Amino acid sequence: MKKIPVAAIVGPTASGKTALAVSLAERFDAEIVSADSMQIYKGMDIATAKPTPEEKRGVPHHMMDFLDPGESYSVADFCEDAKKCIADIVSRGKRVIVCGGTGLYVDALLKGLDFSAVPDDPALRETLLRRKESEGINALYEELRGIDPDMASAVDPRNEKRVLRALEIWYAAGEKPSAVRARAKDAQSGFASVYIGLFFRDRQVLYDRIDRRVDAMMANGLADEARGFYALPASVTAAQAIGYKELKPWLDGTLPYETAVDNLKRATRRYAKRQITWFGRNPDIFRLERDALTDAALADEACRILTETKLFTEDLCG
RNA sequence: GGGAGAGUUCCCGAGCGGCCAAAGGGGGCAGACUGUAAAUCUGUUGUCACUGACUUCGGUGGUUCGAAUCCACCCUCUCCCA
Repeated sequence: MKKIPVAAIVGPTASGKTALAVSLAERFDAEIVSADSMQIYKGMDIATAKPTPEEKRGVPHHMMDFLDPGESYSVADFCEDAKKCIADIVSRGKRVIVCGGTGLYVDALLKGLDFSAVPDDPALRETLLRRKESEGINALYEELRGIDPDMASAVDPRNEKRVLRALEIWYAAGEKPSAVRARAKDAQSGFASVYIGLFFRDRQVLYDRIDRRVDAMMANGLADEARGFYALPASVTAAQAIGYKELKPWLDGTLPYETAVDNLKRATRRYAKRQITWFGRNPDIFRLERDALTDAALADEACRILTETKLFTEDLCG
């Protein structure tokens, strides 16, 4: 089976992924598939820096703005939905550009990690959560070690989410989590991908961009969006979004405005750092130094990479 | 002018004679990551020739085998009485 060529634009938040992706989409007649765990939600526009119609410049964006914040979502859901989405784009004779900062989503989709084997089980998860409350996480970790020493050694005992998920796999699938994991890794990807990563020679440049973007978000009404967000029930997934929870103490009157905004900037910087770490360890990424290139030069470079790697054979550059 | 108290490593803050390069928290930096991932977790954070040495706890002297810890004076700050 022939693999579907997919270009991936990755990088930390506020690095300019969206603009580059749109520019490339125009040059290659492509459509964009977002790989962002928060932009999937409707109404969470300012906080997630969702592209405006002007920024999209008519290029179709998928996997964005389609889910109610009350709904939970996961990597597995994303892979399933994104695959269908890509198949549809390809069937219409268009190319595909995946663009997003959620590293796990991008890799799971393009590298073909298979999550289908063990679906999540809310009841089981609830049971494990209760056991954690009563028995303590250490007891559960010891149990995991008895069941699957390999998995236990790969999971930090203090990382409750991971310990719980490993046990969840065991009880749901009746198979060692380490085995499930190995199988998932071997799964074949149906995509031939080329990653282009946006990095910064000078970290401070990125941090300054983040500060400015947060200020702009506040000017554009992020506070109102946050009030609206808290007026309705939100899923655990949506509630994790950076932008609302940092502003909450100020909205509640327990923290000064300036402090809340500073906290928001800091949370965003830390998020960016985690993204840099994630993408930084991927040796297959073609790195572009965002702060050393103009927008036009950046697009040209990316275009060059996509044609030279023969991912997109038809040269539309220039 | 008189009285009480405080000055500690990037910040807050513990320490009150040796076990102190100095608890804890914050922040920074680095890392991990396979179904909540904008989440979760870890390590590190005086310098160096790093199982050792050196510099540091407002300043200068002093007491002591030994001081961030005790004494004297000085500087700065807070507070109370004038």
